[in-house]
Amino acid sequence: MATEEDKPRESLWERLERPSPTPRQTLSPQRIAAAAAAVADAEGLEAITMRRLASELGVAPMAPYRYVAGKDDVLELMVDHVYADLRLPDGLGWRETMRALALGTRDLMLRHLWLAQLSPQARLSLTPNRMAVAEQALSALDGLGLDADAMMSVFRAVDAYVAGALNYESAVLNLLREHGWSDGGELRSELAPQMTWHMRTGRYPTFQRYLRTATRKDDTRWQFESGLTYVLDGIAAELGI
Amino acid sequence: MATEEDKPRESLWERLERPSPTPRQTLSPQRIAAAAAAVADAEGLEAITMRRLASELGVAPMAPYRYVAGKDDVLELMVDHVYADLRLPDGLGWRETMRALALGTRDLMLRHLWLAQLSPQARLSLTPNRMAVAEQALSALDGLGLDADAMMSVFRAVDAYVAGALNYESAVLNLLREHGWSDGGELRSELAPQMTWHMRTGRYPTFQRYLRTATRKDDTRWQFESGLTYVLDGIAAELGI
DNA sequence: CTACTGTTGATACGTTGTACACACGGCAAG
DNA sequence: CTTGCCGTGTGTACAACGTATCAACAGTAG
Repeated sequence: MATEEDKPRESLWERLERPSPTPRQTLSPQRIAAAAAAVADAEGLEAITMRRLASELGVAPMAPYRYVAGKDDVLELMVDHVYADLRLPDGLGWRETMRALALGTRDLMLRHLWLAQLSPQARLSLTPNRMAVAEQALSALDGLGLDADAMMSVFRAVDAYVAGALNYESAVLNLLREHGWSDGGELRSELAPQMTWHMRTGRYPTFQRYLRTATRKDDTRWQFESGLTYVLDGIAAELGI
Repeated sequence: MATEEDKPRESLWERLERPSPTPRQTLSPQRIAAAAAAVADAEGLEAITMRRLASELGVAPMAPYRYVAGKDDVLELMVDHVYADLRLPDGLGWRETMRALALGTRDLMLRHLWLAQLSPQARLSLTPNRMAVAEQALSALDGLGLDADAMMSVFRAVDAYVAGALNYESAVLNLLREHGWSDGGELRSELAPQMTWHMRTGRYPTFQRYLRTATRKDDTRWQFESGLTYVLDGIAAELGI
């Protein structure tokens, strides 16, 4: 009698690919993902509620539950949905491919700022489109004489740097968006009182000097690229590739 | 009449440092932070609710609101609280200091897995103890002939790599904890059906080869260090320091 | 003792995720 | 054509959450 009680329920991705037996339906995982991503793009992740999503799709609040096990599934679907736009060019060398991975991921996250607001478990879930990107990246590292562990360490190092850098960059942009500010200058002037208080404690002289003398505080693209250069240079140096 | 309406309310950190006028109180930001961090350490971030926190402190649900503006403030206090444990040794060279920053941050995040579950805006908030770490790291980069932008780019590159790598590592550990699994082997055996399905599609040959031939899949410390070496090598090479 | 000010308690409201039972509608078997 | 079934969407409901509001209290100054 207990033969089916812990059947782990068909995987989300398995269901995603099999066309539904009766093609005559208003809802589908794809439609749910697209609607959710559109709402999050326009209004941020906090606008994603199951009720809002349902109303966006023109159905009752509980209707999407026929296709997802819960809100977490919706978030995974959203991640997979937008990662469909990220494809790496073939035939490039490892360094160009890693660079394309980094810049492509940055583009993606800047287009969908809510990606950075997701819990790491949602963002890092192994969705088909994310797997495809990983496969492309790994295959560009193939044939260089690296063993499997070294190949993965290269991919992971680049991916970790990108994720961390964009975590920061997106957090700043989300802060701007939530307060309706327009750019880094406005951010700093709004945060000036707090910052001034911090600085007046006199505990952060080096940091203060940075604030006074730096000239590329708002050049986020340069910041991203310079860090990326460090990572790629280090890989080349360490592995001799 | 409107002279006070948008006074931005004394900063959280300003209040934190001034001892309360009447020292005779059961609550304080410090006590709130400590209690919240203890709960999150033991039961994960999802156990942190304002009601739970209040009951932990032996007060009514709304009592903590005298000291924090809302739950977000609690999360910031928690971050600052645990970062008090992270201090970098003085007098080391830039590379040793950056290494200490990376390994110290890793220790901290592995001791407090909930740090990785926070929204980036809470985790990256400029709390006093985080500022102190940044100041120490930047001052170790001083006097090497780098301009302010280059110094910050080094700090940020290391910090971004660390954040990204630990995002991943913590996500895995949180997954283990939530399901009561014990190690990477159990993780893989539990996820085997999904993974097998992915692999059976035949779309990920390189990834599959990694799974078959890699020998350090569970050596997370080695993975972290090898990526860190790339970053530090790249910095040394690019900036000639 | 009294009045005041800053701290804690009690109650309540709106929103969220989601469990559960029902209603509909197209297709297969008769 | 009728009948039964199963996959799909609906309606209602509940517990938990963050937090607004105001009443009750205590400790100090006068």
